[in-house]
Order: sequence, then structure tokens, then C-alpha cells
Amino acid sequence: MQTPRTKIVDVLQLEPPRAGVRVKGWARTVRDSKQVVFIELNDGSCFASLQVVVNPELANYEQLRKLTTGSAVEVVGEVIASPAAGQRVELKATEVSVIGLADSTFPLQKKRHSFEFLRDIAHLRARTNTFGAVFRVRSALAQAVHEFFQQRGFVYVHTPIITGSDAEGAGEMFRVTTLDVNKPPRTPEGAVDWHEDFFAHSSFLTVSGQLNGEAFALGLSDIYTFGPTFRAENSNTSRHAAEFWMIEPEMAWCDLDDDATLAEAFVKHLMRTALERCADDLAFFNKQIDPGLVARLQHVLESNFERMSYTEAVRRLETSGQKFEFPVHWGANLQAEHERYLTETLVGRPVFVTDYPTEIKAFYMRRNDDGKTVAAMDLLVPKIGELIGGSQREERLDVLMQAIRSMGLNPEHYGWYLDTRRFGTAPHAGFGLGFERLVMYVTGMENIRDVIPFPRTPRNCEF
RNA sequence: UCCGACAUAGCUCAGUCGGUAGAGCAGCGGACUGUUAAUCCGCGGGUCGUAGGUUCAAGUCCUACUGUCGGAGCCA
Repeated sequence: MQTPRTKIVDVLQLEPPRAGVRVKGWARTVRDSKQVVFIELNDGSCFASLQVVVNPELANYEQLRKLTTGSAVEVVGEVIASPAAGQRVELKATEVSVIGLADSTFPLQKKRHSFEFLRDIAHLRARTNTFGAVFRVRSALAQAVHEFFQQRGFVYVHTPIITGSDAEGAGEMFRVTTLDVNKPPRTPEGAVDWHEDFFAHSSFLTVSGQLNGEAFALGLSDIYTFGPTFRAENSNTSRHAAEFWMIEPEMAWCDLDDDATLAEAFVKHLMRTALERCADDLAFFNKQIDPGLVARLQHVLESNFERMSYTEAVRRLETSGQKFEFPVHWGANLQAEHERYLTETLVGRPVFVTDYPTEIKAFYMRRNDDGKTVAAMDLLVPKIGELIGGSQREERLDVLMQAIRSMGLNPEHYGWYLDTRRFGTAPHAGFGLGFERLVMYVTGMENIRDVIPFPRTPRNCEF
């Protein structure tokens, strides 16, 4: 029987000498000569590659001299202490099989490529140092999200991907239909008759699981969602995608303060996880992508997050003497430049800005007693600005209905949502975190297209 | 969607005053070496994003379109 494969992450931990070790991976580089061939083998299990040393005694030595970058290879050999600098151990091959040769058109070279070029070959990006690291970190963070909430007894709720509600209020939606777009059924008036569609009415891809999440929190107390969401906005930026993943906890018996406390613990758990479990990958990002990254994450982990009302934040910005492209004034949304100046310069650490003007926030946020603001919070962090947005929700039926009407919305579209306030309503709060923005923050990557395996953006749905 | 920049070899780029295409790397062939994004010698590789226009002549100037990038808006 064959010896089982050992992943390279484990091979690199072995104490040499150790014979009969089998590894499988892809050649990152091959250096050949008459006397010896060196293969850098990577299987994605860790950042580092394993140096395989091939001597001319092997029967297929001449074939191996032609081995190309990108080829899939299986090696059996002895792990020995490396006689040369550059690696602690290496694998002295006794048997090398070429499983899948990459021909000379393999586009990845032994040099740095631009991220723009790599996006065109997204199906091969996982073979690179940077993207291997990005997606290992992304996976570790996803695991950490579940860990955090599960440890606190939160119930993971799978909110629907397809929704019949076009009133989630978070942006343009993708329509889901099985009708023939060239020949849709018509009403007598000539409009498309959506009653003939699969769900017997209009349906869309979800833009947020929050409203469903609230319904489940008012029954299970603490819940969270973590899943894909979709926005059909024509946003052409490095921070927006049409398909992205969102994390939305929702807690009953919880006010805005509790909400912020949870968000702070959550962010710190994620930072700690990344620093502890992805040290090699983060060291790479810190060196090649974003100098200062590790120190910044460490700083967030060790800071007490500031809390400051919107009114106070505007006052501090107005009196700071700093010139902004867009002036600050009470009642306007904080611009990205304001948010960053606040957290980076005025406060110097992460800051929750709370209690925003009613007019600039969503209908479901709880009205404060001052009649001017709602119990909303944004968590601002150095370098990127807003990382988390949340609020205490309006649990009072009459106030909520009034809010819906005053924003020009129709309460009839919110039937089941309003039921939750009709039957045993209770105070509750929650927040939302865009998972890709988190991955960007932790890796230092600056384009959302480079932290999703196969990004969907306007005019781009390849792969 | 708005503003700006850019589009030349597989990749990253240069190309001056408008005169008919260059480098490095990669690839291929060879040499050499316990190598480390190895090194050395040689070779092949281009409808200059697309469509028009100006001109004796356009990679170069003009217009439109498409795409990419950066910023803004929207937002996560």
C-alpha cells in the first residue's frame, strides 16, 4: 500500500531525517542542471514551499530537467536537514512523478504580476503567493466569525437568498425570474404580469438578511447571519462588488451600548485570530503589500474603542481646523475623509460614532428621545474608515409605522415585519459587517476584486 | 453614474519634432552551477484596444466607442 500524502505545512515541521515522505503539489520554480534539479513545490497548505532536490540517479531525470513552472508533481523522498541556506529542511527525492505538465503557455511567471493581470486569469490566481495567502486568511476569518458567535450561544440563521420583498431598503436589486424576457406575459394594461412568474410575484436576490434576522432574534434572542448578498448598483470602485458576503448579528434584549460592546469584542476576536493563526501569511502582507499592517492590527486589538456621538464628532471635526474637500456640518453624512481624520488623527484608535440624524439613516433605526437622532452606530477604524454599521431597532409599532410613512415608504409592504412588533415586540439591536471589507482590512489588499475568489462587478461575470 | 488617467510583444514598460517597432523579464535551444525570482550565450515573438478622420506619411495629432485603473457618489 502507498504511503499517504503529507501536506507541505506538516512536512516543514518534521524533524529530519525522515524517509518515505510523499508530497503532492505544483512547481513554483524549477532550477535544473546536469548534476541536480531543484523544484520549489507548493500545495497551498501554507505560505512556504518545499524544496525538492532531484539527483541524476533517478530514471526519469532527463524528463524532470524539462519540468515547467506550474506543473503538478508527486514526490516520494527523505526529509533531510538542508545543507544550504534558505530553508531548514528539504526533500531528497527517491521518486518523482509528473502528474500534470503545464505547457510553455502557462501564464504565471517567476516574478511579480500586476493584480490587474491576475484578475484576467482568476482561475489561476490560487497558484500565487499573494492569493494563496489571501484565501487562507479569508477562510480562517470565516471560521473565526462562527467561533465568536457560537461561543456566545448565538444561533446561525440561514436567511433567504431569494426574497419576495423589494423593500429591504439597501440598494438596487437583481430580479430573479423564469419568464421569457423576450416574450413575457402581459396584463390587460400591457405591463409585465409578474403573477405568471415562478413565485407568482416579483422576486429578487437579497440585499440584506437583517429584517429576517430581526424576526428570528425575536424568538431565539441571539442570532447571526453569514451569507452572500447582492447589489445591482452600478458602483465602479475598489470597495464594491455585486455579490459579497455579509455578517449580521441581531440580539433581543439589547440596546445600542450592548451592540457596540459586542462589535468591539467581535472585531478584536477577528484580529487576534488572524494574528495567531495566519502569522506567515500576515508577515508576507506586511512585507510585500502593506507595511505597517501587523502593527495596525495589533493596535486595534489592544485599543479601547472610543465612543462618541455624531453631534460630538461633527463638533470635533468643525473645530479641528482641518480643511476638507467637503465641509462638515450637522445633518450631513460624514464623508470618507471625515471618518478617517476622526479615527486616525483626532482619536487615534477605533471609534464608534453614535446617534446620527434621523434623516440620513434607515427607517428601522430606533428614534431617540431628542426627536432629532436615531440609535445608530458606525465603527470607524484607521486606514479604511467605516468597518461596521449597526443600530438599535425601532421596536415600538406606532413609531415604526410613522417612520416608514415619513420616509415615503408604504407600510403595507412591511406586513410580516410589522407583525414582529405587533406580537410580543422587544428591544433589539444588531449590526452588519461586509466580510470582504474585513478581509481587505486584515490583509492590506486594496481592491475587493482581490479578496473574493471570482468577483462579480459591473460588466464582469467571468469564470 | 460623474471626474481624471491609461490602452504598444506572454508580462512590466520605453518609444523625443509625425518618417513605418524597442528593452528587461518570460518562452524556446544550449552551457554551467547545492541552486534560492540562479547565472551566461543564442533564437523566435507585434493588425501599437476598436472604428473613423487629418496628413505625402500616424504608435505618435483629432473624434467616437470599448475596456482597465484611480478618485467621487451610492453603500457593505
